[in-house]
Amino acid sequence: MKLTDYKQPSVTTDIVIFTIREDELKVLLVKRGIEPFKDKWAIPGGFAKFNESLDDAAKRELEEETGMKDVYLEQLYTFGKVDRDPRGRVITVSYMALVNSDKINLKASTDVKEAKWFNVKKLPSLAFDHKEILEYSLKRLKWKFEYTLVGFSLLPDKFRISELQNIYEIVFDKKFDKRNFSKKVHSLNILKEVGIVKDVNFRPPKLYKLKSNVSEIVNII
Amino acid sequence: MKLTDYKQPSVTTDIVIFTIREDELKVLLVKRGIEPFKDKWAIPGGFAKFNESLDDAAKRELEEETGMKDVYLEQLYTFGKVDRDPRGRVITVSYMALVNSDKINLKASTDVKEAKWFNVKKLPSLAFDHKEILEYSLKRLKWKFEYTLVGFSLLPDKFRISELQNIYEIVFDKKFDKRNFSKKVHSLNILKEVGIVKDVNFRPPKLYKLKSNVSEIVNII
DNA sequence: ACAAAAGTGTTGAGAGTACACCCATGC
DNA sequence: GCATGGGTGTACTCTCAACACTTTTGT
Repeated sequence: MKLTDYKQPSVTTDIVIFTIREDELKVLLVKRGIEPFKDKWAIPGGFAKFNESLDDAAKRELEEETGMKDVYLEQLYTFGKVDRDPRGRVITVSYMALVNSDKINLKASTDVKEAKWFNVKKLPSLAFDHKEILEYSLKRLKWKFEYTLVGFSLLPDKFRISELQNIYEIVFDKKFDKRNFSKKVHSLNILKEVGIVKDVNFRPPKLYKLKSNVSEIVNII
Repeated sequence: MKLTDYKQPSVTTDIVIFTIREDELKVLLVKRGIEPFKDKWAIPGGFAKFNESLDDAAKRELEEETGMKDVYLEQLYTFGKVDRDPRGRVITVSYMALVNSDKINLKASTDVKEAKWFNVKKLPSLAFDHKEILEYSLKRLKWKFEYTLVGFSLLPDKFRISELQNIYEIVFDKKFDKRNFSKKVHSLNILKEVGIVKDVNFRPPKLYKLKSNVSEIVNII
């Protein structure tokens, strides 16, 4: 029996790309330029090439959409219902990326008319089962924020405590007490002071970097 | 462009089946009857059929190996390196199952010479990238035990507290204080008393059932 | 002096951990 | 009465949550 004796499903990777802009948690969606679901919004993604790993396929898609490399990227879940794509049997391996949106250059491609950031609380109707994928991603995102240090990947290299707190407040959609937040972060012993902000018309805040040798799993909130 | 214009990877599901026997955490492995890796131990699995969902494929594999249905089954991670299978491009969607091993009837099949339970601390050399898959599964298993109630799926319907504690001690490979363990479990308010054990030559222990309306995420240890 | 955000300490409640003795049964 | 596992309470520590005022800078 050879591999080609089996009629095989097609495999795509879909990348849920999160960022924070305008003090909101946003996700990148693309408007489809082709059928099926032409003109519907969808999570960016595409077919995995035969000779590239799934991780590489996800990285490639991410770079095609945003021009960014070397960002936080994590596999989430593989969606494999038989009828999830009207073109035929397609399974999709979903990934989540966290990007610092300042540097991003959105691109269009042949299959895509338009790409746009959407507030995760104000999503349009989505193609395929992408609503389900997005809901799953949001849960995982919050989990990751609570138990690991991924939050730092949304910040520039040097940041102030208030910027860090702001990101947590946006993702969890609630306010934290700044004394408790600061105390907790400092007690983790993961930050290094690297200067202060200048030219602000208030007390100059300290700037921090994440220490380089920090282990991944830390309960931050 | 049609789906069939893409040369597609093949898709398998592999099921890491855990149980507790002889006071040890064990995993079910099969000895391969065919090439590649003939006579090597491997995680049970197989090709997903074209018209069955990934979850259904995993359930089918599980039933083929163990004869069991309706057990705890969860998708873990999808392994997609280009060279992970010498036969060609194969990606595998891994699943984890937790079974109560009393009822199990191991079966052999055409592709499999032999199936056997292995202590997770004494594993043989494994085919493909199955070592990596198993290590990942073990991490996830421990995580799930810590933060959810999956542990109960390794127990019979009615159980005593000491049996529950025993399972946690085996999975985490450490002892817990029985006063604290009992206090914690009772404080969660997830158990219902359903009788006592008879015919034991010591103080008869109470039997419990998991309450039916219990929500999933509970930090148990 | 005023506006703006930065920075910082104390207290109380609840959860987790350490620890040892008596109880109910069968033989 | 003895062997076996079952069942239970207290004290300490640590973490989390609530809460408000002073500091530093630019204008």
